Amino acid sequence: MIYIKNLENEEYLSAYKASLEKRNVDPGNLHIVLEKNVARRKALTEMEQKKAYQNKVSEVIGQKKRNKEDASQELSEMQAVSQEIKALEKHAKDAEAELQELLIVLPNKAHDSVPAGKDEAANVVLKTVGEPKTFSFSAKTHDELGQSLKILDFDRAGKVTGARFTFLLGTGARLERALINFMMDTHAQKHGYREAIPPYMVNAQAMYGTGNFPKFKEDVFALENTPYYLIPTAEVPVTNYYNGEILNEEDLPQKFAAFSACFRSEAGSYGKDTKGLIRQHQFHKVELMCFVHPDKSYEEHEKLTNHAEEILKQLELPYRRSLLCAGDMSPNAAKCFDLEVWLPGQSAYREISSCSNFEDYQARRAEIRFRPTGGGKPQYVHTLNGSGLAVGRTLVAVLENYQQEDGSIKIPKALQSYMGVSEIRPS
RNA sequence: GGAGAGAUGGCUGAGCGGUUGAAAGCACCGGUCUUGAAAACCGGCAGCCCUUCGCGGGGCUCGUGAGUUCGAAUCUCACUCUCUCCGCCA
Repeated sequence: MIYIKNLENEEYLSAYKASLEKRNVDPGNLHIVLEKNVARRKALTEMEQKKAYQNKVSEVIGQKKRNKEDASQELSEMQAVSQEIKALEKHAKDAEAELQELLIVLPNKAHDSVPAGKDEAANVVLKTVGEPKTFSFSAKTHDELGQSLKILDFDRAGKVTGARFTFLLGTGARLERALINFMMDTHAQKHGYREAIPPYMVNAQAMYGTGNFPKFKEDVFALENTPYYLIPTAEVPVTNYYNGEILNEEDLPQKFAAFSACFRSEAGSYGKDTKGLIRQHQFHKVELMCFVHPDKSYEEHEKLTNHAEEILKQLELPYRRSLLCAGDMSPNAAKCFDLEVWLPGQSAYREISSCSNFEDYQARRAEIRFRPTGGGKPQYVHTLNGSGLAVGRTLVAVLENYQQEDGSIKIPKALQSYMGVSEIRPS
């Protein structure tokens, strides 16, 4: 959430307007926000003045009663005042709610280093690692490979559930597990993250905390007859782990590597990636998430992205890192790198990780602060997260990049100890 | 599913409807003493919002929301969560 007081600062306001422009968002109702804020303040002050008077007289009444004096005059006056306060209170509350409603949908201010642009065409490729793989035969897609190896079964998943689900079977299921363990071990043991397996359902408050609500409500699954939602990413439960808390500065940074299933409705993507594992309603992901000191967040953002890249390097998969333009990144983010893996089946780079710095945007919504060492007012932490990696898409990348002419799959060296075999052959 | 108990500051834990934003202890910070440390003693120590250049002033917050009252941590109702016992169950 954007801090309303920042918007009252001329310099910040114009920078924020420029950021909206970079995101290709209409800054049209920004002036309404400012007006509402003035109205809110006025209503609040009015109410508080009345209350101050009430408190004062109430104290007098208390004193008189204790001294067994007559307070009937004050009492009858206060009856009226009490009614007035009720009206003023409602007024102030409404003004506050109106402002909140506008404020909660304002996007984060993009970092200066983020390029302007409205969609992926304006993203900037920062580096490319490895060469796109070429084959002496015609490369198959992962769903062709998976079905002929009998490790992916989309048809039966369609029967049991519906479109965009799959059964992973045999060595395919084993490969998924191997990838999960490889990623979790790497992050926990080499990169110093704390392992976590969060709840796969959260309440609405958690969704607001990360900024998934109210804007992206239609993207998640709501569970009927409960106040719960299936998580679209472990980012939601893990970011809210410290919801409403004040941490100690010396406890920062707090780094989590969270494994979870993720559930996305994929509303609005009908017809996109309908084949294969690329866009499923349910997939596994290892999510890296950090609570960091504001002064360190860009440094840590770089580190976190490197940690995600490390998985791709270990698996020897060709990939590239892009800096997203303002319009292509999520409204919550101040800056975002995408990692895109090369998929021979599509002859294209596809997103496999998205590493974002949210600065204090989520921390304000979720009220996550830290107390500076040696005292002082609590400050908001910065939050970061990034996939490390999306497991299903990694499995796709392994199948497609390690396919052999006979349709078998070689297992990447880094995974062999987790798999117990060095290749997947038709059974 | 049935029965009961509870939720207060960083933690433990008091709290008759009216100087209780909240006793006390612990933790923490500063000081005295000490060669240094410990102990002891003294002092400080919640967050948010409005207002002020600043000193300061004001309001709100005792799980959440509503209600009663001139006035609620304290009374009423609803909800949430935690714990104990019984039943059922992976």
